[in-house]
Amino acid sequence: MNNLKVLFMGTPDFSVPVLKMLIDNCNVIGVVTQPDKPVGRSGKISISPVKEVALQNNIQVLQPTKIRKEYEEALSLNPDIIITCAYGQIVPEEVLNYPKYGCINVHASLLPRHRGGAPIHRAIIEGDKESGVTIMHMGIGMDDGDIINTRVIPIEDNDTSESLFDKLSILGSELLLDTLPSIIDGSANRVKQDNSLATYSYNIKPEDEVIDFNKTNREVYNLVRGLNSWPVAHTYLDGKRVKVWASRIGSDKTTKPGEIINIYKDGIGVSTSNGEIVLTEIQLEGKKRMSTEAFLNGLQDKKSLIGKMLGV
RNA sequence: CGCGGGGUGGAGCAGCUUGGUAGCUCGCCGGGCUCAUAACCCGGAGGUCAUAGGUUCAAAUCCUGUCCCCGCAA
Repeated sequence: MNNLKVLFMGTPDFSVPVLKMLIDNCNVIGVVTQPDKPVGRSGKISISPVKEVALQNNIQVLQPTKIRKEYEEALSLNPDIIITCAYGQIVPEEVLNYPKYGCINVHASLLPRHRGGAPIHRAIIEGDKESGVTIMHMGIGMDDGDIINTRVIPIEDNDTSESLFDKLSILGSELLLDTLPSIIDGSANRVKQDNSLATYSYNIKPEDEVIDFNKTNREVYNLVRGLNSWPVAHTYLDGKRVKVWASRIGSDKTTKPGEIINIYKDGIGVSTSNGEIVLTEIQLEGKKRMSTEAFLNGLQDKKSLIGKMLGV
């Protein structure tokens, strides 16, 4: 496997363990990743985590704006196999058909559930009890290729998308390492997906980040942890945006959904449709994230919060 | 130069408009009450008010430059 010529395509932190595993075990001849982009207030140019690793290992980096059109250079490297993992672009058929061992994708869900770009976030938001990674052949459609191997992991009640990200990215690299030999010797499984069971987990949209207190406290809890540590759920207090980094399920008491009904030492109790959600870590505009306890310490009159409506 | 908020004891804030002995809620240390406590009472330590310069008898507070943090937008 040491001389297997691998072309890797990936972008975020999630892809890094997979890339590192490939570097340790194969001959990575090139990396394709998203173009550098200016980010933040300063407008500094940031490079993707995958590019950073590639540069450290003196691996050639390709950053086509549209791989759909600009794939000739990638194919000219003459890879035996292409491994993709959260690359961020649709790969054209010309590329899929090129390598003799095909194009293999590492996906962060148990397909056919959670096809798309935000499988980890939505698994938690939707309250899934388990998740996992899938190694698959890439198909024409989105995440609809034949499945080679999967590995399951439970989603703990206190998991956040960040903690699950970490677990799944390690799991993905391990499973790929275990599966790769069978792909090369042709003994690997190849199971078609049952499209009738497919669900889609598209990228998180801005409106998905707003907390709806008309849902249950469990649903709000899942949204908060599902969007931590990025992009973070938020609501509004006195017309100002408040990010909610962490929460806990409170009592069964309800009034109007969104109304602040309790002030605890560790948080602010808000009514949902079926009970109370206690916001325990928040961030106001222009401020750093802080425990709600700290926020309350800075208030002159904590009790004045009671009765206020969140979300407006 | 995209818009905006902010840097005050370990944490979160007030004070700045109308310059003049550093305040509040916590935490921490010591003591007390209590079967007990995250509760309550008493006492204590801890701050060159981001930084450099300017105005002034006097600057956290007014003026100018610099550094850093954060929200939005891209």
